[in-house]
Order: sequence, then structure tokens, then C-alpha cells
Amino acid sequence: MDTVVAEKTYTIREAAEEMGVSMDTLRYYERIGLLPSIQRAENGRRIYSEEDLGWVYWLKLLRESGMSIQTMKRYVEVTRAGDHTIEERCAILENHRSHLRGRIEKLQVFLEKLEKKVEFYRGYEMRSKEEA
Amino acid sequence: MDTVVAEKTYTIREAAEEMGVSMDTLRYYERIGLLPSIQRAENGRRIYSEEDLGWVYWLKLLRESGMSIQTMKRYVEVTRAGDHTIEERCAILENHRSHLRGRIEKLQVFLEKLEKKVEFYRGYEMRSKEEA
DNA sequence: CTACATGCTGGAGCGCGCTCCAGGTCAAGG
DNA sequence: CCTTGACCTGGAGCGCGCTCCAGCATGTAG
Repeated sequence: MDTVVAEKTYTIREAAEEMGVSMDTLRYYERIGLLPSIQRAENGRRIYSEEDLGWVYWLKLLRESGMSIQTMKRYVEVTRAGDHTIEERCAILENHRSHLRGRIEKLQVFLEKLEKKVEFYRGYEMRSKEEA
Repeated sequence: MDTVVAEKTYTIREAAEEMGVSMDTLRYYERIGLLPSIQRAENGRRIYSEEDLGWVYWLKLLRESGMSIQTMKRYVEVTRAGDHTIEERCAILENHRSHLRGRIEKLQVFLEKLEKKVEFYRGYEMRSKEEA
């Protein structure tokens, strides 16, 4: 079970490519504390593990679903603080979940209104053509 | 039918209040051309008509559904340009519609993933409690 | 040895969408 | 007449989330 298999690692370029983010973003996230503990080679270059990529994936998901960097920082912080923070992690995620639900609902309403407008225009267009 | 009824008008404060935006935003939108032709009183103060509020409503909707100010400007511009721009208006709206649909779908996927994470945490919590 | 690629750092800059502010006008109330 | 308050303008400032850059170190190929 504990066989030591060299886990695949990634340069910053590869990590960026793989995860669909820019190298700058990876460095930026690390700087502000969203990606702590990224290993370095002797020459100082970053080495990303699969686990790191997992974090990037998750951060990207939170970000793209509208969580602010601030909140993400808080989340990362408490997650690193240990098991006793599970409650707060849940709270953050559940809060985000309800924001997300609200947002989706709102967008759906917008979509409907938008569709009505388009239909209206299309109808208008038809009428113009009939006249011609 | 053509009875001249004094249509209700609004000061900028009232309009802002009514539409749930700031007075600054109303001025800003006007400045950049999103709300042209806002009437002025003799003393230079803005007077918003119901129709103006209708525009504000629509702009707000587009904005909150993720349309960029740039695109909104384009939309307003062509709308003001006359009936021959119906095609382009439709194009803009349909484009936005597909963006919006894509976004909603993406957010729904995020939501599911988020929910799984929360469930995972909640499960973890339960297990901890059982042990105690 | 040289040239070129890759990556590092700290800090500046940017695009977006407002938001705030100073300094002024105008009208009503005391 | 003076104060108060609502509103005006042009322009500066801000918060967010990157993005870019100069200047430097290291590594690899020719």
C-alpha cells in the first residue's frame, strides 16, 4: 500500500496548461496565500504535485462560481488549520451554495425575459416582411 | 385615446430609489451614452419619465445578467438608430442569450460539485461524532 | 563560451464598473 | 438676506482580479 511511486509533478507552465489558468495566476494565488506550500526545486522553481492541481481545480471552481478571493482565502486558511474547522468550512460552502442558487434563479428569470424580448423582435421582423 | 395626461416623472433621487440603483449610476449611464435623451428641467435637473425608467430596468437586467457595458452601449446605439437595426439588435440579444445559457449550465455544474463537497463534509462530521 | 529558454521576484499597470468629491447653481424657507 | 438642501459637472479614486514587466538566476543545446 505504501509503495513509493514517484508522483507526477508539473512545472508552472505545465500546471497552467493543464488547469487552464495562466502562470501569472498561479503565482498570484500563491502570493496571496491561496496556494501555500507549493514545493520548490533546488533552483527555486515551483513544482506542482497532483494534489496542488487538485487545489487549483477547486479554487478555480469556487472562483468561477463567483466566490470572492477574500472568501477563498478564508476558506483555504481554515482548511489548513485542521479538522476542528470543519464546521466553518461547511458554513462558508453552504453560504456560497445559497448565493449560487440565488444567482442561478435570477439568471433564469433574466433568461426568460431576454427570450421574450427576442421573440418580440423576431415577431416584429416577420410582420415587416409580410408587409413588404 | 390621445388624451394628454401628465405622465408621472421622477427626480434622479426618486428614479434611483424606484429602480434600485444609485444616483451616481444613473448619471454615469447617461454620461457614457446608455441613457441618452434624459429630459432636463429649466434649472438643468434631470427629469426621468416612465419610459426612461423602462430603459433603466432593461439596462439593469442586461447588466446583471452579465452583459458588458461595451455591448450595452452598442445595443443602445443601434436601437436608437431605427428600425433597420432590428437584425443587429436580435443578434446582440441572441448572442447574450447563449452566453447566459452557457453560464447557467456551468453554474449548475458548479453547484452540484459544491453540494457534493458539502455532503462530504457533513458526512465526515457525522463520523467524528459517532466516534466521540 | 555563447545563446536562448525557462522561471523567479517585486512592483507597477490595467480594465471594468462604478463611487466619491469639490466647487458651483438654483429655489424654498425663516 | 442668509441658510439649507437638492442637484449639477468634471474629474479623481477605488476595489477587484488579474496581467505585465524589468532585471536577474539557472539550465541546456550548439
